[in-house]
Amino acid sequence: FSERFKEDVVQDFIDEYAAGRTPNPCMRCNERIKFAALLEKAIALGFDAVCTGHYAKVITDSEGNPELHRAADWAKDQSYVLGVLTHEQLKHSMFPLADTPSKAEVRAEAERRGLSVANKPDSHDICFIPDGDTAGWLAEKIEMTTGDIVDETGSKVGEHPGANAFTVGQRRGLKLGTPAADGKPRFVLEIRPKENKVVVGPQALLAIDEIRGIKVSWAGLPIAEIETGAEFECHAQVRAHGDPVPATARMVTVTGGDAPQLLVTLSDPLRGVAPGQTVVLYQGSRVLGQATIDAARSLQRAEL
RNA sequence: UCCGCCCUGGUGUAAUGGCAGCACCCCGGCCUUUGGAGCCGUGGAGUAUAGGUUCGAAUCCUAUGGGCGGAA
Repeated sequence: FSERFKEDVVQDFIDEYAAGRTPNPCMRCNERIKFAALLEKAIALGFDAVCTGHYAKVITDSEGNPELHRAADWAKDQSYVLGVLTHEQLKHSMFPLADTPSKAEVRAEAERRGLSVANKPDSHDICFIPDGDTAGWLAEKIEMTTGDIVDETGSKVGEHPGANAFTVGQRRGLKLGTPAADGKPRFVLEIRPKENKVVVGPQALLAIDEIRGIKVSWAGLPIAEIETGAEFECHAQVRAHGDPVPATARMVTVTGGDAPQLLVTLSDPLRGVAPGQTVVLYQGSRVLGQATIDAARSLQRAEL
C-alpha cells in the first residue's frame, strides 16, 4: 500500500502543486487508497467492508442503495472528505461513530478494550509532511524559480521564491515589506504558473460566486437533475471545516470535451477557493457528490 | 551656492515639552484528517547623526548627513 500511496497520493500532490494548483491529498487517499486499494484487498480476503472512525453516516434505503450523510454532531462531521466515495464504495463502508456524541467517550471505550490507538493524537495536517512545512517539502520536489508578486492592477509589488508554494486565499508569508495603500492585509488572489506570478489584493476581491468543477463523482445514486442537466438547489462546501453555503448547481456538457462539468453558483460568496480543491454538494445532511475545482469566478473580477 | 519644507520599527503613520501608540509585516500558540482562513499573545522591531536648552526632548535651538520644492 505504501507504493500505491506514494504513486496515487504523494505524486499526485506534487504534480498538482507543480501545475499551480492546490490539491487535497486526504480526499485523494480516501478515493484511491482507503476505500479503493484497501477495500479491494479486504474483499479479496473475504471481508464485507472497510470500517473507519470517520464522523459520517451511511444510510441504506429500502432498495439497498447507500446514501452518505453528515454525522450527528456537525462540529465533528467529516463527511466532506468522504464526498469522493462512489455508490459502490459506500456499499462497502462503515462509519460506526456516526452518532457518537463525543470523542472522549470513544477514547474511553478504546481504553477499556486495550486498543493501542486509545491515546493516539488526532491526525491533522498532511500525514506525509510530518513537520508541517509544506512549502519547504515542496521546494525539494519541485523546481522553484523566483518571480514577481503583482497587485490586482498588474503592478509589481514584490518577489517570491517560487509561485508553486502559494495558494489562493493565503495571507501570511508574502513578505511584501511595504503595506498596501489602505494599510489592510493582502491575500493571494491567483497563481499564474505560466508567468510564474503571484497576484495579490484586498480581501474583498477574494469573494467567489461561481465554481466550475471537473472530475465529478456522486456519493450514491445521482439525483434526477444530474441526468437531465436541470438546475438544482443545494449547499456547497469547499473545505473540510468550512460552512456550507446555499447554492444552485447543474451539470453542463463542454464543447470539445467529453466529460461533463459541474457548474455551481453560490448565493453567498466564499473566500479562498483554490483550483485543485474540492467542492462537495449537500442537500440537507446528505452528501450528493463532489468535483475538483477547476476555476472559480468572482463577480467583482471579470476575468476567469 | 542661497531660501523653504521634511526625516519615528522592515514598511506606512500617531504622539507638538511629560509612559513612543496603531496598522501592515515577522515570530509563537490555538484550531484542523488537505491548502488556506480565523482567533490569541506581556512576543519581535523605531525617534537620521552630533551637540545644546530643560526637572523632563520625537517635539524647542545649532550643526552635519539625506530627501523634496523654489524665475536661472
